Amino acid sequence: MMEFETAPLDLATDNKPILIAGPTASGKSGLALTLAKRFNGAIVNADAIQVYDRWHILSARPDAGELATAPHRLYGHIALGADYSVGHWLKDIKRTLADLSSTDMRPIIVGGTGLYFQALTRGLADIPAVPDSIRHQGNRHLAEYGGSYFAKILREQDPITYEKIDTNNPARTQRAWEVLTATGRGLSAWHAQTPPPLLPCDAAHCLNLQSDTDWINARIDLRFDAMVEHGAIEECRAVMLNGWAPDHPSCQAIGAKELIAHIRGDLDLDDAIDSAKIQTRQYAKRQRTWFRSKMKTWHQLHLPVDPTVLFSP
RNA sequence: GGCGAGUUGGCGGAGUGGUGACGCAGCGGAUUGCAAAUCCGUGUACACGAGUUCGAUUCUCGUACUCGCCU
Repeated sequence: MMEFETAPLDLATDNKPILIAGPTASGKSGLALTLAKRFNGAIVNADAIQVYDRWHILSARPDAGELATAPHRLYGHIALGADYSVGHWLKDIKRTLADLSSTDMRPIIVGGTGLYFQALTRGLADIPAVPDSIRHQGNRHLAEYGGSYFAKILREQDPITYEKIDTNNPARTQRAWEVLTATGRGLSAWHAQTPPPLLPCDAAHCLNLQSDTDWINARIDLRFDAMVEHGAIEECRAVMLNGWAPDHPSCQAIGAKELIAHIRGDLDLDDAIDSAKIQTRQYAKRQRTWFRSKMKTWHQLHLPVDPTVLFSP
């Protein structure tokens, strides 16, 4: 585990929004709830999968009891299959923060999607949405020629972006190609004009929860077992019968593919569960990498966190 | 007890007398718009002992273990 320093922190000294980033299964929702009760907080979601309405159990969304304890925003407000990405989330949270500012509720933004926090605290380029027609065209090119198709075009038509991005990564080259094609401007030109962030870190309390790998892995295993026990398979069956779109981002909730394969009789339950646990651990590892490198200036808290050290009584 | 086949890294699985196929897991990293996504990097493996050879994981002999058939 990396070295970290916990600066003295008392969340009670002001009323700034609180941001909590932490790996999956770290118990950050529980911490958010404790803080919400103490500070009259409204909990705002910063997780890319918990926004979808149909995933209650599998995305580990707060349950009815938790929802009743404090106001929650941006959970399950998007229909499965709808277009959604950081840009949408940033608009949603902008409106949410504006709403809350007219109340006495303190925003507590909690989640595990690093990109969302980055957009919030460091800004996101104001690039127009790429039309569906171009997205579909891009998908076709990718399927037919692979990511090198985009790389070749970028090298000629947008060399600045080409130099900056990972040209092995089709997700990157396709996006750069889409932006160039849709707007006539290069991605890096847009990035250079990124507007100031909606909520820079110095206007908030930014908490980064760090965990030991073994500690979080054990929790991941227990939590997935609990999900299955609490009806994850039924939840997947319902989606499978209506709305399942394996390629859509909303259907990439970890475990969905495996549990549906099991429901169809293609995969033993034990194998499905093992696979989902492994993928969750790998996801947690990616989160650790992101948080380590991009949240160096945040307050580092080592898990498990004793919430009472965060505020004066 | 006899005959045959086999023994490759944490797991699966190719192959060669002289640069460790590959997949999975693990570990490290990147990541400004599908991000619970996507991508990159990363391994003194060849059961043990002896022999042949300039050189053996690869050839020969023996030992151990595994599987199959037979008495």
